[in-house]
Amino acid sequence: MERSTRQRQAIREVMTELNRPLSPIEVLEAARAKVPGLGIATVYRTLKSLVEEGSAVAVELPGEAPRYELAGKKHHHHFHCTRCGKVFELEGCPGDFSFMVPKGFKTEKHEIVLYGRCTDCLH
Amino acid sequence: MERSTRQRQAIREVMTELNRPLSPIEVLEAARAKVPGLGIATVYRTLKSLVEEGSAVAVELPGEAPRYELAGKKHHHHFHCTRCGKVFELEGCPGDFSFMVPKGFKTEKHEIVLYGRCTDCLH
DNA sequence: TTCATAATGATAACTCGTTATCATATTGTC
DNA sequence: GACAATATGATAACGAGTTATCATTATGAA
Repeated sequence: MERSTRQRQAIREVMTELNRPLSPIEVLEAARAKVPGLGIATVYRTLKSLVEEGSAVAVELPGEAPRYELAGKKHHHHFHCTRCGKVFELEGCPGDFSFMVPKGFKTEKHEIVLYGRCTDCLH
Repeated sequence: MERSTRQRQAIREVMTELNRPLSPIEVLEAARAKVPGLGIATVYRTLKSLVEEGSAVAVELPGEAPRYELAGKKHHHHFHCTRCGKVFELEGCPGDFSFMVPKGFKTEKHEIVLYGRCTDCLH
């Protein structure tokens, strides 16, 4: 049976509070403020079980290792800051891409990634 | 000075003929039809020099190792077949995503990836 | 409080894609 | 054709990210 530990609590809190897709390293650094000494293995283990139990999902961006965000959000896309590297959630979606698809192809889903500067990185 | 070899010729031909982003392994397999015995190291070396000389570009898709396509095409996006794994080029682009971006963020570029079945994979 | 057992942290080991190494083959200039 | 230099192919080595191992610690049911 799964036990409730300070480490897992801290990791869940961090994901809720920061509310953006986090890399395992970002999770580690943020959660160490709550649980000094937290190890990277525990972060990987916890993220894995959060995904398995359905309360987190992996966010894959081109050329990047997976980040993780809490599950259950409505359809959305992401913004990747080219300066600080943080990834943010976006609202809204153009919705229809069928005009881009050749005849005979069937689209099932789509991903959009915007790149640029976040507020903190415009100087 | 760079020499012209059967291997490099075959790799360039394959990229021109298939006209879609190819993984190093796809390049290897297709080019071996022209040059039996072609080695994977030569494929990596050639792709690297094609990118360095500006005649090819890397195409990064979420959670995937880089593929390569010939350079010089106009702005476009990609379709990733969820069955055969091939990536195809698409025409057209919604263009404006500024409505998705929070105040204070500045968008510099974007990527769109569509997922689904290509013609050959609809059964 | 006790105690069985799950969780942790340090780190070794692993995976996958890519690059380096090096003996051999090929190119192209003379 | 000869020869210097570049390219090739096999494969070892590498790097980043992730998982496995294992001795130790913490949890929670009784």
